[in-house]
Amino acid sequence: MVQQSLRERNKQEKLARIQQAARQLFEEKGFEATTTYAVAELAQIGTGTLFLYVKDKQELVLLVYHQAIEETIEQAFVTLPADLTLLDELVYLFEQFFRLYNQNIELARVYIKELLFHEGYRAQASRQINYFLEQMATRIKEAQARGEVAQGVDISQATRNFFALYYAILTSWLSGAFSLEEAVNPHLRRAFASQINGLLPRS
Amino acid sequence: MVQQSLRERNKQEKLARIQQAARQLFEEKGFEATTTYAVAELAQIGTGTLFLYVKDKQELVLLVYHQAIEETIEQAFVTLPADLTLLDELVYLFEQFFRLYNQNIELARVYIKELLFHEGYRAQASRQINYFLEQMATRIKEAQARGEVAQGVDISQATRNFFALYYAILTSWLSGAFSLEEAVNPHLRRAFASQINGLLPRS
DNA sequence: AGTCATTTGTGACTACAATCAATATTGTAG
DNA sequence: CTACAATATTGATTGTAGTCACAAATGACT
Repeated sequence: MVQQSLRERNKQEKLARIQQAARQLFEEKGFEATTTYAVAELAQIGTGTLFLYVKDKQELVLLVYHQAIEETIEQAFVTLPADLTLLDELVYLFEQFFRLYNQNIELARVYIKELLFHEGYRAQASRQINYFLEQMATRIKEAQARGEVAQGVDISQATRNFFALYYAILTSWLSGAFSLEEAVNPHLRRAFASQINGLLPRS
Repeated sequence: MVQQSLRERNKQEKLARIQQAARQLFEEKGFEATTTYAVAELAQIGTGTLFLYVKDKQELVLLVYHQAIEETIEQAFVTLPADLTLLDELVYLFEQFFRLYNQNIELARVYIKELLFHEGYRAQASRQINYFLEQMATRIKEAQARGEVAQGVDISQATRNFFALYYAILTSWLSGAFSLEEAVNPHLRRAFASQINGLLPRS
């Protein structure tokens, strides 16, 4: 049992209430229409207190998604079907994020946008992303072991490339360029296939 | 000579004054510290009038960069050295954008962030991006003609992949992950090389 | 030129994110 | 238990982006 001071416990409870209040209001009324005053009220804290816990209104969205992203990453690997090709594995893994963001596209836009250059949260977010990348790298190494991938390949570079391709398609999709199904199926799959195949002639 | 009404001329002059005023103030004081009131004053218009020309303060940044991006794209292809390998050509082309954004990194961050999901400006911006992608595709086809690239390859898919890789490295760089030189040289080059080489074993 | 309709411009006003000086709560040492 | 320091909380206040009811400018038509 971890010894925890009253202060520590109060702080954690407040943060939890803030996260819960923000989630609820964003769901009900959307990000724009939710005021920080309303979040503070629902979380039963003063308007000023809110900003001791988050740097700005946008950070509330990061707070809301943090948990969901954690769960999505975990579930993605747990439910990953066996015996897929590398391409199918990668498509499956990233598809889970599309499904998460599909639950509330307006909010997902705010999240992706704020995540880009947000100071305070970048550390936490990149911890999650790095964990995901490492897990992916493991899968690619397995594909290498069974001969799907060449020996000399820089795995961590390839991993980052796959993530970059996913990210570009995610943002196009969130901009309304195409449907969820299209995003995953022709677009993500083709982009990954192109990365896997490369451009060189088969000498 | 295009016949132009007085209305049309007034509007264009005002827009030009707004663009100029915004650029000057963003340079001098940065984005945050510049008020829309100050922009309106310098452009010699009412505070309300500003918002007939741009939807919000962020759109001023898009306005400021629009011209610069146009010129950067044009210059990139004009100054592209002859007889480079495909990889060197691509690195050269994208490097020009890094140099543009390097002139004012804070402002570049705002630009890249706002561009993501901005309604009104997406059309204009994607016109520019599509033009750039087409020019790139032409270069890749030339590489294909000289045997650097395999015949069956989906060129427009590959083109979009290169852009996605550039974009990911651009945003990492703007987040302060590494220096300008590092961004272009190890990072962009390696990412592009990985896309060109692919992952498959050379049978 | 004079009348009217349509487009463009204006700045006082509103709403709200974020701040900060004042207050309350919790921890600690005697 | 008391006194005091350290930390956390508060809501009135502020600065500013963006709105809107009204005013001015422009163009079209007779």
